[in-house]
Amino acid sequence: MNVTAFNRRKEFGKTLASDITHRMRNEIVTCRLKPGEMLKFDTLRLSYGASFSTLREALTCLAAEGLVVAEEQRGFKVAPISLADLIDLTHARILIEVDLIRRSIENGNDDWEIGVISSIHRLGMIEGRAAEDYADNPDWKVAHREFHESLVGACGSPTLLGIRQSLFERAERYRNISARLRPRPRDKAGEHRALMKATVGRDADRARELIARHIQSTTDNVIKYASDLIGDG
Amino acid sequence: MNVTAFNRRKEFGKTLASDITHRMRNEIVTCRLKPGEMLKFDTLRLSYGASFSTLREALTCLAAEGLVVAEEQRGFKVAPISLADLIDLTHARILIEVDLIRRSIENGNDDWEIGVISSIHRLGMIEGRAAEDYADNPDWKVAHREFHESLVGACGSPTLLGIRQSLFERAERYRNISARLRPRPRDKAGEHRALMKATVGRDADRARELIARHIQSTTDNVIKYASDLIGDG
DNA sequence: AGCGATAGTATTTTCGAAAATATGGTTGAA
DNA sequence: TTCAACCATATTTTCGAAAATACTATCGCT
Repeated sequence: MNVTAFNRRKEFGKTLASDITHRMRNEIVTCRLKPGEMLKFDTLRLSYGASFSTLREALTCLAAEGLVVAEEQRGFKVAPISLADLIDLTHARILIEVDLIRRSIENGNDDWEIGVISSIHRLGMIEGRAAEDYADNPDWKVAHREFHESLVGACGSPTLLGIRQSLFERAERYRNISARLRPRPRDKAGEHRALMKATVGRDADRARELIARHIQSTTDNVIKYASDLIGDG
Repeated sequence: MNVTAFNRRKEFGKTLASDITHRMRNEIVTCRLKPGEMLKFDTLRLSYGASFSTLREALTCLAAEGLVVAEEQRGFKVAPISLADLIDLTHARILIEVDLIRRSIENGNDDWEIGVISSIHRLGMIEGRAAEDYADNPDWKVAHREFHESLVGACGSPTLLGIRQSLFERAERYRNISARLRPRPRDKAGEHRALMKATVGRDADRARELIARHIQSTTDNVIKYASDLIGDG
């Protein structure tokens, strides 16, 4: 069978557009595409080897997630970061996550509980191997995301789960900034274990308290050390 | 100046794609495009007079809002409706709206208070004119939306406001269904007045209680009278 | 100099054809 | 009859050129 221009590797999704969406999302949350940077089609066409329409579709997707902002007739740019945005985002995340973890604890069955246990175990294995600096280890990031997803996995609310996921992605850039700023490493592993224990122990009140603090603590760190680095507008 | 094929009326946004997004969103929430209906490009091209790429962008937008679902390589369809979806949606809306109205009451200044008063006044004027059946009056719908937006307008949380708006749109189809099913008209005007009074009276607890009941009541009505009409999957 | 008009350039937005993929039906062998 | 393989058709996805719009720099006037 012929290999044509249309035939190419599609790592993430089935369509090229969804593949590019994934790749671009990754470059935005790792700040390889800088906050506020203009996204010109000519440049993007070179970087991603796709046409206008395909890139446009990817950008539209990311704009809906809040990682990109579209100004009509004036193109797209990477969503800027700011202290105000971080605070707003954190509030939204805590509101939703607290509700979801409570309902997950109420509804969760055996399979859910096993999922929580195994995902924290996997996370621990990666942390054990990579010793200290697992902050920008991609494997750790995946395991970390999956652990948090497992906690709320039994909430039974597709709508809020989708929103939660999108907010989690938006927070990734701030997590990266926070990790770099922090003078001494944070005991994330301990927080995760406590969270896991409260959750599988069905102690909803404690789990809610812990997850709220867990989310808030990244924000507090950025506020403490970076209030001048990123504008507050 | 020449009128070419590109030159055309753009009612809502600056770009054709955003215009079509608006028009299609409207046709979906009014159920002129039926829940679950396949959206084929050839058909859409005729209806909206736009090209593949442009339609694709509009559909991508609506998919992000949850009014359309995309199945990769197999096209787009209008998001189906179901009792499960309505219940899920209602839960999410109450969680968010209750938080936003509380914070709006905390933060709201004089201008905000005036906005609430004037928007309910406008709503009352329309209700007075159209007598009984203002349920599918477009003017009433706009005024109704703007009244509810005014209540939460001072919350100071762009992220949650955006999510709220998207969920409000998604609920519109169920509101329409509910209105048709209801055996006797509901005293929405009374509910709105009570909500306004509690809000400008800065009685956060009462406002939260009232808005939660207000949202829940549409859902209860659908559950009561339409549990067989729309499947529960 | 200051400033609005304007021409030229850069960039985004839209289009419709062409490629890739899915769907549906038919054939032929077990 | 059943079922896999295959062709024909329907549909989606992608492309790159062309149109519309925004941006920039230059010119001419006060």
